[in-house]
Amino acid sequence: MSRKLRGREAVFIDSLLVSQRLVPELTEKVRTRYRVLKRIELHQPVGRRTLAHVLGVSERVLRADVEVFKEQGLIEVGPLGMAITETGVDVLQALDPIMKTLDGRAEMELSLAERLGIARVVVVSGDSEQSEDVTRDVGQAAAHVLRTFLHPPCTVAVTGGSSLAMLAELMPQATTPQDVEVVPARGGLGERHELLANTIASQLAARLSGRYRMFHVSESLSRATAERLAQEPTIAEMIDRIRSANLVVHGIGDALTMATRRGLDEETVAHLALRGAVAEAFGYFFDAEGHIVHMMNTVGLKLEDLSGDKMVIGVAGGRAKGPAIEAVAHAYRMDALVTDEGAARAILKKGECTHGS
Amino acid sequence: MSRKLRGREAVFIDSLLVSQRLVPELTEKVRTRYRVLKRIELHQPVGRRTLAHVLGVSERVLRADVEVFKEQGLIEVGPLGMAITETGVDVLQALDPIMKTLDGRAEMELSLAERLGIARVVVVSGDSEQSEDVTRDVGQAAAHVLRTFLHPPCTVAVTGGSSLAMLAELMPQATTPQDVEVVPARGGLGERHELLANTIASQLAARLSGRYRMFHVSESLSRATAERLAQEPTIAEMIDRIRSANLVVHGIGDALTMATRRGLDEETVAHLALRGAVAEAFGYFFDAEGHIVHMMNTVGLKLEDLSGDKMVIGVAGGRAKGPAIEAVAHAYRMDALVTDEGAARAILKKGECTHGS
DNA sequence: CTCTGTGGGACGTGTTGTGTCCCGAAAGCT
DNA sequence: AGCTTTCGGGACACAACACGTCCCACAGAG
Repeated sequence: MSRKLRGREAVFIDSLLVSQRLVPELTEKVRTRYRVLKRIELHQPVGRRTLAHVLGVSERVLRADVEVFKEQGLIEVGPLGMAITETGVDVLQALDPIMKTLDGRAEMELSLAERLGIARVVVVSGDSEQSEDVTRDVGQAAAHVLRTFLHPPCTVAVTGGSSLAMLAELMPQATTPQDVEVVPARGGLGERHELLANTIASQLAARLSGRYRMFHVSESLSRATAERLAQEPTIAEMIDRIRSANLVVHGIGDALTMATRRGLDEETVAHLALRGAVAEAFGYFFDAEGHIVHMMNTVGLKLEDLSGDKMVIGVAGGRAKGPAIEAVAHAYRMDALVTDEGAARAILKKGECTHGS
Repeated sequence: MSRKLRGREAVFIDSLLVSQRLVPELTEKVRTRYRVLKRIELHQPVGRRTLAHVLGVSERVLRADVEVFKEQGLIEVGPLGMAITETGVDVLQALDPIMKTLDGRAEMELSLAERLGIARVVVVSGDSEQSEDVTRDVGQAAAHVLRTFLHPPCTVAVTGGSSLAMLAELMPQATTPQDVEVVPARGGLGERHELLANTIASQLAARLSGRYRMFHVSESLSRATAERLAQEPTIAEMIDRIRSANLVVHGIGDALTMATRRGLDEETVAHLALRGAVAEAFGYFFDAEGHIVHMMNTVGLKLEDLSGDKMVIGVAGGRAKGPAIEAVAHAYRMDALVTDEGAARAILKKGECTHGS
């Protein structure tokens, strides 16, 4: 926690950290401007007034910032609002690691990576519970991570959920067609339409200029019917495709929340509570140690498929998701985790006593 | 000259250059603050009023800056003025390369290094002709360069001149004794006392916690007398010591200026002018191509000694020194050159037509 | 068509920055 | 010792800038 000088090298690299000593009021200004520009990127095109309201600042002060951005060519203003330019995106990306260092998220990422045994951890600022925007931010960050892992030709399996929906929405539009196939990880996990895995798969495929495959299997089928359905050649091929996907991007949910959202009966919910379920991911329910407590009666990706050279990316934001994230981290190997400050703090705070370093 | 984006890497490193896009008004603030802190370092201990007058800013605005510095622990205030702290020095050093990049001096250093065939070129901000402070700055930079080349045990030969005087004055005080011997490069080149090589050698030796050797030989001796003097055992040993010095730090002078300062007779001055002398260094006069035009009748370091593994550092500031620097760069190999923006621009501007890159 | 969003302009107000004094104290000089 | 010169810090009035709050013309959406 101590912000000691970490040798000449580090100070040298982060000139902002040094200039912070010379012009302390600078840091805050950079941070607010960064926040504003980031919001413009996430909401573009967006008007000045709505943006001011969202950010909780006066319209006038935001205007001052916006005028600078316009002058610097970071945004473009049109009749339907402000939009970020390419150089604006560059600036934002270049400043990202610095902002992470400034508010200690870089440190949190390292701690989480070590604690959870995940190679790449991305922590975005804020708490998804506090603001809808943070969810967007998590989604965008996840989109960025996914892009770095994406090496066509390949198959991407995605689940549903708000985080994944944001991912698809904020994935930059690919200009050239790519040999990428997007599939839903599991069929028919009940959600609102825009949060369905199928919907997300189609939107993500469109953004990546790739193909997608629908997969309609209701979870209300009996086990026998489901098994017979799986024998069907087209279905079987689809399942095979899913299970051999190169990348898996999935949301992580709180057990109880997901149980009710999935419409589980009272008996099962009681069973979950009894066995201490805290997390849900692609139809599986886990307890705090990562043991399987229950699984949905659907076909598609199975837990044992998450091995070998498959890249697994977990996405979840919000303070309440902390325990769930920790649980699934015990259950199986993840290559990357994208989360937010709220969840990250929840995990790290809990482990403070046992992890005291 | 085009300030193109030099790939992601460079942008990433210099976060200040990126934040410049986000908060442009900030850059200037950083620059002024840097200037102020630098002046405090160079003049410490110094009062607020005198400093304000030197910097040409109002007393009140400087006070605002100073209060921030005090808060940040970059300076300490005492009854005799303000002094920079260790962290202040660190901040200044860390920011140095960034300031160089910001006002294009980094680029100038590279161009000069290539043009003059000198491995290490340091260009400080400003023009020694405009302000006495720049001379101090050049001296300090030279002191810094000298320290990086200094590997005891070794012998350092120094000349006279204002630049070298500043070097000695601004060399940080060594705490532990070092096995360093400082000697004057040549005996008896007429100057004011505080600019004499002997004086400088003694002060530099004190700063380095090393030894020094005086060397009194008037330049007004006849050649025969001088040669007989050189036979004297103690003198001979001294000369030998000088000629085998590991490091040579010397000023570079304008030929005419130095000719009059050294009190050459009119005949010789006319001779110099006729043969196109533009530069002087340790008693030698050179024309623009680096040919020897004249040499002072003194004993000590000879031009042919500047070879082998001897490290040669040239120091000169001021726009008028441009041609002189270029001339000596042709005359012999220098390992490092410390100069200022005025001289650097003079050299680069002259070479623009022939060097058009 | 209305209606709600957009950006841009205008203006009074309040806070902040700034120039200019003054004061007590401490170091250096005579 | 007494004097002078500098130091840092405090005070205050004035100006400048930033800010909150309106307004307007206009362009898509329903």
